Amino acid sequence: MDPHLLRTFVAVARLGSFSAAARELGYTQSAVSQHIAALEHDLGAPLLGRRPVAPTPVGARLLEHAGPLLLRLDAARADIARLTSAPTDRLAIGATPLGAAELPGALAAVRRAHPGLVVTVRVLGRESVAREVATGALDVGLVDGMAAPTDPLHMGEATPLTSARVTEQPLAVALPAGHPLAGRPGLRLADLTDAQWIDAPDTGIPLAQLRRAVGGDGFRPALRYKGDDVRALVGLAAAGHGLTVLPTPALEGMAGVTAVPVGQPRVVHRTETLHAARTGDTAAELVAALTAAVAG
Amino acid sequence: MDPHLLRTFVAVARLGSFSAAARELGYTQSAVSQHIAALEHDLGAPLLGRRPVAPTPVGARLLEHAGPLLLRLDAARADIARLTSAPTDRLAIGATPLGAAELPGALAAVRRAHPGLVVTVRVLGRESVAREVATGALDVGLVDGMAAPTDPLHMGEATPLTSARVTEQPLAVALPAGHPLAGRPGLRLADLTDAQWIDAPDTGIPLAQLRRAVGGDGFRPALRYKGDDVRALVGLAAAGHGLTVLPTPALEGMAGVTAVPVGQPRVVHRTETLHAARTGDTAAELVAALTAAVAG
DNA sequence: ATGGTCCATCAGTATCACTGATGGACCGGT
DNA sequence: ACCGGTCCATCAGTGATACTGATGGACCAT
Repeated sequence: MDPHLLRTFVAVARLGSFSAAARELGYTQSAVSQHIAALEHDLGAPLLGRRPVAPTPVGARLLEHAGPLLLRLDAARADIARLTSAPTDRLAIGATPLGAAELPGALAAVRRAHPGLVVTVRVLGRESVAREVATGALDVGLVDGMAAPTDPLHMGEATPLTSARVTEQPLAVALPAGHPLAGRPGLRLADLTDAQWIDAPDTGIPLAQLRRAVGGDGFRPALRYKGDDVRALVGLAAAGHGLTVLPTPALEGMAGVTAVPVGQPRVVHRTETLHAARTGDTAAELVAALTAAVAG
Repeated sequence: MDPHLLRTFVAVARLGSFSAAARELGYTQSAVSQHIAALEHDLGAPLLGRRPVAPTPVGARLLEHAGPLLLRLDAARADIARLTSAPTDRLAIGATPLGAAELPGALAAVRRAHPGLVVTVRVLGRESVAREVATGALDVGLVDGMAAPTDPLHMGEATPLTSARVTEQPLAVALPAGHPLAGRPGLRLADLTDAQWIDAPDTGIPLAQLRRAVGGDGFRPALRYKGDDVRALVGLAAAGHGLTVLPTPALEGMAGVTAVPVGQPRVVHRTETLHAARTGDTAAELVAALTAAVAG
């Protein structure tokens, strides 16, 4: 179970092709074939069906382990690298679309204090932010999600990252103007499990989180939105393509939708910073600015 | 950062000696020296001071990563092995000293249903139980600890194990008979931070857990008890060597001590099962018996 | 001084991890 | 049915590597 072999394995499984994985990893196809053969011999079971190339049950199980494992390995590398290399005048920030809303103010303060600082901001999905922060590609992450009041967001837990609360805001369901429920003072999520939903896993609240909060099945997506623009998502909701849950402030002033607060369960929209246990000065300042501005 | 090299590194750090690590790992001393040199070259920083052999700051950081990493790797191996190998008529159980109290009843039911079953029971510390269950050396673990009512025990989290509640019992401080506080109806832990404590990390509640629950420093150990016999620990408390916190039922009928309930903070003694996500039949039955008997 | 222990280094070798070439299986087009 | 194209498996060859065993320098206790 050499990490190299695991890496090729996940690449092959993801791409569904030995040759493509070889191209991506800079090996020959022959080498990839031998990697998989070595892994299968080592574990004593076939991991991939060939033609088409798809994981066997054992392979699927190995994939579940391999992801977190390789992530931890990269995270360890990155952590040590941070510890040994000199601090830079570079600050890479990653944020989910809704999390990014909190950034401008705090970032201004940091840039004022460090005029030469080269700042990069990227907008990504939750898991991507966590992964990139863990591997050191990002210095600070801003992620958002749904949680019980004062509870931390429940991230992947596969890597040891420090997190701190930035904001907690009420949640609302975005209903098309004129929707029968639009007049209600509040809504119970449990009553909406069978409604038409938009799944926007990288923009708003993923339906999986609603499902977990309510504890049922349901929340079947009628439409899947893959972009990360909030306005476009609200536009879809306004046109009646389905419901979506967003923090109330993000829905203010949005045309065509009525925001009805989520009454039950008691949940809030929470934004958190994410950063490595040990981090650079400017990153620490940004986190302090982000958490202080609102928590104070 | 080859796992082999990491393994050698942790062995050298633990033993404080290249030669001893070589002996333990079945390498020559030369190989161990080369392993460490390779790691240090790879990470670009010295990891171990020589003479005496002790981790540098960077090495210490690497150690923090290496432990969980290797554990996860072993856990993955074990999980796949469980998946590919045939079920056996062998059941290995590990329990902390206080957790073991819950075992006999449930185990009897399982052995009655499976007459040929070869059962092994080992008593270990919390972390050891978790580690051995993760790596497949144990099928089922029974661990105990302190937690807020209905909250799960907060284990290492480095590995993905399933846990389920077995019991929750009130906690009491064991005071020597005739102690000034022995007449009290209840005690606040916060008032006892400066008392004389016995630290019995593998038997009762480790002082670190008290410290976390109360949120202060204090709870300095006056005596450290390394055994795993509860009666001996209570004997020490009775003789006035220090205080210790134990579940009330474990203190019933113990001579020489008075059990005074812990009033604040609101915590309970909790026992949980620990097992791999996917496990054998007999292990699943034992867990069911353990959790059903009391939770029902 | 001296013998003992410890770690670093070096040369030598057996193994291993790649590449590049080849072959068989399948697939779609004509 | 044939044929070019793609895909994965296999094999021989080779350059790298991961060990061992021997040696040497540093330190320590006697």
